[in-house]
Amino acid sequence: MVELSTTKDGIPNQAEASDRVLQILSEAGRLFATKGYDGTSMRDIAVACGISKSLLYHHFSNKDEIYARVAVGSTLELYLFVRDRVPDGPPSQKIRAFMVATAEYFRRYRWAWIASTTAFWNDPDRHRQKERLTRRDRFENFLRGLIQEAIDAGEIRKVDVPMTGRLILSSLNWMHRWYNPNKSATPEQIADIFFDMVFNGLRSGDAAGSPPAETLKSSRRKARQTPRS
Amino acid sequence: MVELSTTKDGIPNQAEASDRVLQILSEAGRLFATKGYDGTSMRDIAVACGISKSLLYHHFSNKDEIYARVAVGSTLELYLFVRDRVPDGPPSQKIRAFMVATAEYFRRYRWAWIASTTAFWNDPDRHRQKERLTRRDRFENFLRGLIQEAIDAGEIRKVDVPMTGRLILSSLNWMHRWYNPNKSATPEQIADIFFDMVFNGLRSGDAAGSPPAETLKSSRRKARQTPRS
DNA sequence: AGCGGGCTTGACCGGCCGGTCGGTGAAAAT
DNA sequence: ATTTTCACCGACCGGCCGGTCAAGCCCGCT
Repeated sequence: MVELSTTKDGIPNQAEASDRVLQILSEAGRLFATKGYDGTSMRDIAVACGISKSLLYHHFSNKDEIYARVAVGSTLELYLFVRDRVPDGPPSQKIRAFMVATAEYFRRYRWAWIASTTAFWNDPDRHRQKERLTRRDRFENFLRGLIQEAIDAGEIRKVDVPMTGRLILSSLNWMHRWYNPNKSATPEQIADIFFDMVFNGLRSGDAAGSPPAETLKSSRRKARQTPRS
Repeated sequence: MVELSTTKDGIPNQAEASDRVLQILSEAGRLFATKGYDGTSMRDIAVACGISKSLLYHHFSNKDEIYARVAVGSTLELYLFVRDRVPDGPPSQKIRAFMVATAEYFRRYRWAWIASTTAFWNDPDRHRQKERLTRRDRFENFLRGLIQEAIDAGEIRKVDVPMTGRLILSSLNWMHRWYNPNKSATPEQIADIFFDMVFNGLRSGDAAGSPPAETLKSSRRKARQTPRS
């Protein structure tokens, strides 16, 4: 038996992989996410796993394949993951569920998520880049559909749909830069707060909509100590 | 006279630098922004400038110094740039001015902005990382102060101030990933739209606040064709 | 006991990396 | 007229990069 890594952060959709492969993907994901693709050498990955560099090439054909398994494997089913968590109901609540589900995906597959969204946002591999954009489009179109639904239902005003989608995705996509898993709210709670702010607006005056389903407990703390954006 | 680069994208705060140095900084910024720090070699920069690699070392002591001039030089005065463009008036309008000014900075110093916010978000140089965090804190604290002002003035409801700041900065910080300078709205217009959405909210029902000062002209286009987030 | 085969290794490769060095030619200073 | 200065270059360096390879180790099977 091999002694495995301490950080078994999830890499999605790797059902039939061996422990060793899962360990490599996990460590590689963490390294890609923190140091970038070019900043992570095969030696780095090998050392992090406590194995020889050659063994990496026994399980994977090259560095790119490791990255592909981490990144593509992670974004592969984001759309399905989120879609399955958006229940029937008022369109606005579907948007909220969309945001919370995306946040849950971020929490569960954090390193893979960061690795896939930061390294290679200009991917030199044309085919892979095209494939990623296709998936991203499908994901974003799904959100735009929900927004359009909410407009048609009269729940939200006639805003610019693509721009609204970008605002919502911005709030989720930027989260990895300031989120600290050891502090305060979970990603799902944060997504819920963001939905409340965007849906109901910051402006005071009218009774400002329903409060978030679950509000975070410790929102009172010194501004100095909270993580930055 | 030397034949200079075609893309003279701004690198701020380089007043007394020679043409050649400005050219190097400009090309390096563009490369760092598109291919990352590790993905950009000194040879790449030299070739992009049409000069020899040695000449880079004549003008700069090493690769890190080039990056520092690009990144630190750009974030150096973001706070001052924005502060000077936030006029007296209702706090909510100061927040809007904050967002529009940040967007203007992004438009003017696009590559430098991207290079400084993407490459090295985990900077191995501890001192420089600390300095950047300090500047980032000052910038973010300024925004939090404006939000608190707006709450105290009763213009916006009692939201979580740090979280609200993160939402606003997310919308601005993520913009470089989908903004296309050849299409539709300027960054300033986008910031204005985002402010409207966040301030007034998406929810319909009440007459939804004042429209943005300048609304973009061509918001009607096929969803397929608009850039993604 | 013998054996096949997957897991694992260390030594090694060509190439690109950031960085150095001695030198050149032309303008500026003396 | 000579020296100094300075932008600029080609050749080169040690080291790390991604990747290869032949060989050992260890296991269950016969």
